[in-house]
Amino acid sequence: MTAFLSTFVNKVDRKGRVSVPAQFRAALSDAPYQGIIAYTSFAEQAIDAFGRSMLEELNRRRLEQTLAKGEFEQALLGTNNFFDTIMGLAHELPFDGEGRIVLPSTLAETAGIEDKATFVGRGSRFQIWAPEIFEEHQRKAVITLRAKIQNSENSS
Amino acid sequence: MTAFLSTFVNKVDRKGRVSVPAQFRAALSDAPYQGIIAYTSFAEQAIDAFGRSMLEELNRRRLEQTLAKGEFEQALLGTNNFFDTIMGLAHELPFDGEGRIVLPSTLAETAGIEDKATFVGRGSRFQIWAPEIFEEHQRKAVITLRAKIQNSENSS
DNA sequence: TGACAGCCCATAAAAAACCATGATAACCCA
DNA sequence: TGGGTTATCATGGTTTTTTATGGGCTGTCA
Repeated sequence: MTAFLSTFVNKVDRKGRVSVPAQFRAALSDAPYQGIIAYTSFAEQAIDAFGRSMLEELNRRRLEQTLAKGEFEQALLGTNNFFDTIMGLAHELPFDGEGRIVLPSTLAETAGIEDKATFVGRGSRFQIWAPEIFEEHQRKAVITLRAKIQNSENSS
Repeated sequence: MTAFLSTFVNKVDRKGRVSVPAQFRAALSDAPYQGIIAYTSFAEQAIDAFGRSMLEELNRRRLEQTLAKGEFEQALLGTNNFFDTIMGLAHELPFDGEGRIVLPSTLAETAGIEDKATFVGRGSRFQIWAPEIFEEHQRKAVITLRAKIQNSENSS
């Protein structure tokens, strides 16, 4: 399996540890580094995450691009862009022997996560939510979708 | 390539020493030289830094580019450009036995660093900031990015 | 001689590795 | 197909290791 699918709710223990769903771990198993990259989502009250291979690919492409263009100044200067900002915000979260990660308190707090966390597959990446917030978000998303479908049916 | 990511705040002791975060040291561990290259950022009130391998890579590419253009004289003589200026300003900062560096006072002063320093991963390089200045910068960067994402969502 | 860089050692706190267990899901064989 | 067995998983706690941080000691070079 290469994609992250489905939704899982896991417990966060006293030390801030959570098991990453086995299915998600399986999707990452080909990478040499066993763990994930995570940062606070810009769009939602949640944590965005993906495998390290994804990160390295981004990083490599970005560097290649800047250097190829001869934009040395870019490679050495400004940080006011998407990529650099995410790099500063991202956390590297390795698995322990049991496939758990430790949720950094800053990430957990901004996402509103306390004793439980919902893992949501989003294809090439996934998200971690506070269960109540996710359910509410999901509920609204369904309503919105339904409305859109209604509209397109009426207009056609 | 291993990337620098995330943010760490470390203490600067009386002798001007700071621990380089273990994760950053790990990202540099393959290089024979144990230490970093650092210089005052031109774009921000911070210190820019990276490993020696990165420096050599930049140098190599830059030379290639200059030669490709046929600017041989530039390759040997020119010092009046951005890149050469940085090379002149850069400091080589070796690790001590515990993975610390000594911040040169000129760098620390221009960055406004006193008793604490914030290490910020930027992918292929990293920065060192005064904590208060960084937080303000980060706050603004996040707001800008969030606005950009909102816009792109609305327009789609 | 006196500031300073390079070492070495010590320590508290945080992180990583390790081991144990109940529950569930997959499997196997009659 | 059903019942028992095994493997996997999520979860909890304990022990060991790593880190960040502080201080001291020695040589060196101006």
